Amino acid sequence: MGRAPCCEKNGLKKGPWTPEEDKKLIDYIQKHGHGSWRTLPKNAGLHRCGKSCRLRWNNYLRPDIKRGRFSFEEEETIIQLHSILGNKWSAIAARLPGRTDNEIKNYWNTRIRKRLLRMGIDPVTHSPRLDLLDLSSILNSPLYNPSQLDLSRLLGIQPLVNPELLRLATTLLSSQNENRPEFLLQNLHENQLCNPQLPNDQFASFPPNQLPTNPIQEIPVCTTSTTPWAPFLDETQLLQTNVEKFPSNPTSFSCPTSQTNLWQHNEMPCNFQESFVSLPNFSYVGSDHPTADHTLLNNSIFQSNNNSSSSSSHDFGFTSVLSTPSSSTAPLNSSSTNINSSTEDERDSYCSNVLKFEIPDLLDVNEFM
DNA sequence: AAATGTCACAACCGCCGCCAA
DNA sequence: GTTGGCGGCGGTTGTGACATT
Repeated sequence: MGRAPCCEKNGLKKGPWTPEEDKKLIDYIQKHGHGSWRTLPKNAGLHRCGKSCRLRWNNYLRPDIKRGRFSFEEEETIIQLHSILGNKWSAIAARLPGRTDNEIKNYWNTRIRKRLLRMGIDPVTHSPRLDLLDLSSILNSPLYNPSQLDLSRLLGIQPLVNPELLRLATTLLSSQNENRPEFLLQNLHENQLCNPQLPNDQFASFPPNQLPTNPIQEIPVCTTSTTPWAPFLDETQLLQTNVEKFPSNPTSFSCPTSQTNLWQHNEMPCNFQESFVSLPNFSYVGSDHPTADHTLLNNSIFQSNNNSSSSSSHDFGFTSVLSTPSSSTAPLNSSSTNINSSTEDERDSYCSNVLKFEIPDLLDVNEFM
């Protein structure tokens, strides 16, 4: 019990490393290798503990470390691996050549995690949670501007939302809105042909005078599930189909039989998912980004689809990810220059808008449950 | 221009598993 | 079987940079 500290505390420097210390460490390891971390500092003439040296080397000084922004591909890989592995940062880092566990951990905690929270997705379980949504974005949504109602967007996102919570949100909102069935039906007809293959044509169905003006509205949520949403005969049928696809039990997201998911697409046995802490088996991203690279969008992870476009050059399925050799010398973002040119705002916009939707109160969810 | 808030990142801390004595 | 050394991992913190008011 009570293990002794890994190093003497007295006389050992802490805090940021100086260039001189870095040089000593680099020179020593280049000449002798790191060997025993415990004895390294003494041999290298450093007044640091071995742990500190190892951390500095592994996280910063190692020559194969890739600095700079994470590419979209890297980000996608991180999210997907996290959904499989949880906070196993070292395991995730092993799949991202040049990235350290510390860097990935920081990136997750400072960016991805917050982004998922804004999307209403629990970053721990990767499950959608309406209570994590920024409700202000809903309350401030264009419900007050009925010309921007977009039923298909609402319906496309519905599989992400627990109907019980959706009902709550509907209740909250119902007292503040007027019924505008004419707009609903109009938009239903205008938007029912939401083709994920043609993100740049997403506004084709809008008459020129009805192009969305709110940036939030510029991102249609087009589900890519195996059951195409359109064309539907009528609104009721559309809603009914959607509700039937949604598990009534908020905790029953795992392995829905009615939904072909990424895992099934990769022929993973259903019970295989239970071997992991948390697993994605629903559609995270059902939309295409109007400004982002199409390749990214077609390969957005957690797409609950099995369409041909998702199995192209970037198959981030479970098997493909895990089969990536950890010693691979080909960085995942080796061709990501253009992708990296997208701004952080665009990434934020892309993610934060995914779950921004409107809930018109005439859509009484109770009727369909 | 200054104050305040937020973000990103490097580094530390403590725990855990492995292994040898 | 027990103990202690060691490396590794994940959570957390401190701080400088940047943004906003």
